[in-house]
Amino acid sequence: MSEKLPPGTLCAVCEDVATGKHYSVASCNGCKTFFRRALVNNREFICQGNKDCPVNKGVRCACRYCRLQKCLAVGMDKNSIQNDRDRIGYTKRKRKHDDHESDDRHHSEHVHDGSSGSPQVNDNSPENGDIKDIKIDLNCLDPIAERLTTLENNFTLLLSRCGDLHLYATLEDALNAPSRFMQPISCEWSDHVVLTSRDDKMPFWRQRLIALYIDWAKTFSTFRSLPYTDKVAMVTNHASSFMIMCEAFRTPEHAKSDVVRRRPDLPTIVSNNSGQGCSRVSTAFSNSDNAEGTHDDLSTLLNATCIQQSINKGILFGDEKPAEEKTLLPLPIREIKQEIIETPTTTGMIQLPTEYGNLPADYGLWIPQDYGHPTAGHEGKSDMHNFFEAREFCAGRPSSCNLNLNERTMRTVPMIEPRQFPILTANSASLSGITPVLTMMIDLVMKPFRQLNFSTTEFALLQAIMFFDPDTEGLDSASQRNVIAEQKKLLAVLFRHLQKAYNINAAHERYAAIILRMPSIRRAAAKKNESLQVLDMLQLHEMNSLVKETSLGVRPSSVQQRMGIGGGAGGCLTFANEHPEA
Amino acid sequence: MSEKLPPGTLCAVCEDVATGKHYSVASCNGCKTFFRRALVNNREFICQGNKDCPVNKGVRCACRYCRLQKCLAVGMDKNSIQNDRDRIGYTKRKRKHDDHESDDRHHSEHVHDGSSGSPQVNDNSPENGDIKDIKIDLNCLDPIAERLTTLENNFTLLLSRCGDLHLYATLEDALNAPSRFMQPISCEWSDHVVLTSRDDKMPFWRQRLIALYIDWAKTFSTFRSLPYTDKVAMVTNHASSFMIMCEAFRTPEHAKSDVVRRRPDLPTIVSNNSGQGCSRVSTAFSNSDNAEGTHDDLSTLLNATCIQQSINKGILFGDEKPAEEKTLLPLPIREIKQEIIETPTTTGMIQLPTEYGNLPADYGLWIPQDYGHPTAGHEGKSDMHNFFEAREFCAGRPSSCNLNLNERTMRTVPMIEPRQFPILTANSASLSGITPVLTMMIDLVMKPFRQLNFSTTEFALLQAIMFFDPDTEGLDSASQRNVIAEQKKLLAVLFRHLQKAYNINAAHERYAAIILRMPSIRRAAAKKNESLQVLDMLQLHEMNSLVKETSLGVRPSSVQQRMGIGGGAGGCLTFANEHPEA
DNA sequence: GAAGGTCCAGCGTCCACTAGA
DNA sequence: GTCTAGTGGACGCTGGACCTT
Ligand SMILES: [Zn+2]
Ligand SMILES: [Zn+2]
Ligand SMILES: [Zn+2]
Ligand SMILES: [Zn+2]
Repeated sequence: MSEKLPPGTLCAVCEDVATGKHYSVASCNGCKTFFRRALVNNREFICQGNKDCPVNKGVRCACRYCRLQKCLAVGMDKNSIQNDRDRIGYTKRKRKHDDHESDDRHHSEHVHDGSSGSPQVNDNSPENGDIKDIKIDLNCLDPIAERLTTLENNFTLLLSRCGDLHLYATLEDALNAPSRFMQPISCEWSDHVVLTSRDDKMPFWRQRLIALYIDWAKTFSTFRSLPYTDKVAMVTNHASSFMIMCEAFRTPEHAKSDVVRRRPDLPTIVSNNSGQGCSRVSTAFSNSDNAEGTHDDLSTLLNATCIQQSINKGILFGDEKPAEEKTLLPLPIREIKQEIIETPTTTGMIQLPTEYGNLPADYGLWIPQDYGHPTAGHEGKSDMHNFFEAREFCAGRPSSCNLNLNERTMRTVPMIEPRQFPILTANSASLSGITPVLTMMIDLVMKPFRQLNFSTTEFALLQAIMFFDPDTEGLDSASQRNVIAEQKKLLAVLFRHLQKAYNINAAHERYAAIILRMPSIRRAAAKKNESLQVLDMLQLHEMNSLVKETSLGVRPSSVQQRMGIGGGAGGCLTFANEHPEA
Repeated sequence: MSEKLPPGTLCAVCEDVATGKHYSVASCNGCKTFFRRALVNNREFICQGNKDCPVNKGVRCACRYCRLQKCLAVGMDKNSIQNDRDRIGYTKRKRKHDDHESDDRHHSEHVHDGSSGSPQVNDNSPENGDIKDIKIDLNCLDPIAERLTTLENNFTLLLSRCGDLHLYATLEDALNAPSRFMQPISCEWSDHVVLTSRDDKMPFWRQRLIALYIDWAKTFSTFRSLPYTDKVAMVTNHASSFMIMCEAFRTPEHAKSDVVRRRPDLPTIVSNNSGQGCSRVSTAFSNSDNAEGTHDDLSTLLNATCIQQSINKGILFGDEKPAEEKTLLPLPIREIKQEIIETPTTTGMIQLPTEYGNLPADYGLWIPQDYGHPTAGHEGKSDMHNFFEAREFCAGRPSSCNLNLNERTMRTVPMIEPRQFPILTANSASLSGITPVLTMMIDLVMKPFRQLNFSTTEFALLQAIMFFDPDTEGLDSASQRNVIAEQKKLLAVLFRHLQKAYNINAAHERYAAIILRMPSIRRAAAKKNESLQVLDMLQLHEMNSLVKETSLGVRPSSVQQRMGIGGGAGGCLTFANEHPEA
């Protein structure tokens, strides 16, 4: 209404500089606030003088009666005063005396609450994780952390023991089906590890992994409530990273060939065939013929060890778990632990090669040397598994982070020497023969994982935090908001979890270290996808076309489009039903 | 959808008079805006009562939790919210109060994040024990944080004011020369902003940026003590990310063309030519001819405004700095502030387009609206600059994170329409014409930066933390250890810094939020490199050969090799002396 | 014109501070 | 010195006015 707002106008009440129009009158902040408070609190002032006290910047506080009178006189409109509003927060400026939230907060804009109608029942805003809560929680896992930990263990259980794991034909099927983790688990740790026949050409474990990955995702309500395309985007975005992480987690430190050689007496659990697939710990030596030296022995031995030892060992929790956590493990974990104890072979240090089926390009790999090792972990030895894989093969370079500047030019990834095995003996210091993708995976993911000595809970949380990536390409903005919220929630859980086990400084350090793995994992995943693209372009299948359907970029080469540099991509999803030999 | 629009319908939420259907529900303006804001900013409210507070016109503001619940209950559709609709912002807004560009506008619509987000929640959870420490530290910046903050400001100072900045000819020269930041700064904020002639074909600012980047790196003793090849690796690894971050940081929220139009009276500082290069805030409108509408005006005006206003304003600290920090700023910062105050034009709120020189493909861009804004930041308004650039040009798609699945297939980045400018008028709702790289930059880096409302200190720390990337390719293992240590140290500084300004919960949340930007930045950087490769392959120059010398992969196409997927790459280094037109 | 978005004056809340008890 | 009612500058929120598609 009234026009303009002069530049250096003065307060109509006290002549101080006006900060704008307040209650219809140009006035300063002080008078504005004074007016509101006086009315809101229904104050009645008394003039000590003759009701004609001067009111100006210098003495405006001298007589409140007169000040209020003047406010009214100059036309301040009481109708412009609104009701109380909700409490607000501050993002800038930090409180000086923060401490105690002596609930007296909100001390009072309103003196005597005169029925201002503010429904504020308020006070003690406990919600926020206070230290108190944390202490209380100290003796029990955070429900979310607990759920994820159990989930992770069930994941491994199903992956390794579920004999009749249905492998979804398409992504759509996978997303629509109910999550297997939300139903009674159909198998137990005491069951045999699933096996795949030597002639099975399918990328056995990879298929299972992807299928379960989607089931895993579906356990998150936030995920379930996402629109279909966003689900696809999410699953696609994290797929490669998910797999890489699974591979990197629980991998033994290194092979001790002597042990391997020295224990052919181990009970051979695998009887039917020369053993493939030992759960997440599997051997790729489907062809022992071209293995060198002790490979035949290994091949046999691994069947026994990988099933009883490594699998149990790697999939399970180590014995060194911190007390709190150990005693609080959800049921499944306890069972696992028992099995460990009961298994005589758990003391072996055998390292297991891997396999994803018997594809020509697949091969087993011993993680060389002690690539990394516990450092800050609160967990004991390596209770990890070798879960490697490498689809592409080429005359790679030794691993390590030394000047691998040519990787990028190796485009075709020609699968050279498909049946060649990496050096497996103790002497094989370097990973010659290892693809650059694998190299990256080792250096960027596996090694750091070991150095951190991730606990299962931490691992599970990181998986989830990464899965709920707000920057997932193609996410609807509404969904993005949900994802942001979920991720934030999970981050808080992680931090709280760490606070239980470490002092504040160690906690934040570890917190950062864990989060900092993300860029590296994404990078390794991107590298992986980059290579996979080549393969994908040659073989488009079910999954691919499905993904194509549900995505926008419906070009013939849409698969490629989906493989953003950043996170994982749909590439690996195509493995579920792909493969020439299949 | 539903029919008609009743006459005196009431708001389904608060019973106020509805102004129409909003988000599928007849509602008032208030509820409409409230709903959008709550979701866009991902707010989480807490009911002080029992989640059944009344919601009506009178008390609708009393409990935001219940108000939002009711919005949802009556069916407001979150999917109707169009997140990134018009990034360009209004260009024709007619303001009531013309003149007097009231300085501190910009309150911003979006608050998002809520790192300390839900205010009412965190604000008071003082519990954390080290309040004492906080108080003690409150009065002094951590030495490292302080150094980095000063460094950042000096960086900007030299970048914008140093008239005789020597641009190293080769990377080697750059690495061997002493850091300019370790010598007395040769210029002051009161100096004129450096200018480049209109005919200068060199990527003026980019060159300066890179040169100073290396000087910046050399201020770290950890870096200086690294072997030469590792220095190269480090610098190379973070280069793209560094640039992207610089661009994203300090970018104005959006343009107000009317202001631009209305003030051709501004003192034209740029006299020689129609002005290019306005420090980090520059215009790309080197060709006003093919600009539509008001572009000519802009082109001219920007020369004046970008130099005096935005530059001073953006490069400098805002006035909103929190008191503590404000009074503790290192000298250079104080000077900056003075200048702000003394410069009459600094009060302008003009948003500036950008430029990196007058490359055909470069163009200016208005950052639209208030994308994000303070939420957890403890610093004031946007004191950012538009520091965009886009080398590649192509018929891009609107930005936003919505389904941009084709980006990856746009390989050749052919600089289509080299002289075409992005639509700048009000009609150009989206960033059509913007390269996918830019799109990623905006979505993954700039937008989040704003939402976080980074302080200069936080920004400086993140730069350093990312620079000391243990996973830098080609790092010697001894060096890697040093890098890890340095990074860890910096992370600790960051956390401590955050603890000073936030309570423990908000601190860890913000800590994570900051660290979580890393993957996104790397991703954007990778995308940038991907595109740059094409150009690099066409033009190899000085820097390139130098880089080749010092690196291992000495193939003809070595440049490409250096551009790992992960972090930044040497790509941009080649810009120092490149460019066809040069 | 309808519906989604942005702007910004103006209103309420916060909280550092300060006289006075 | 402690406690407390009161102040007012800084800022978060709101919603009517407007801009855009
Ligand atoms: Zn006054
Ligand atoms: Zn009086
Ligand atoms: Zn309403
Ligand atoms: Zn309520």
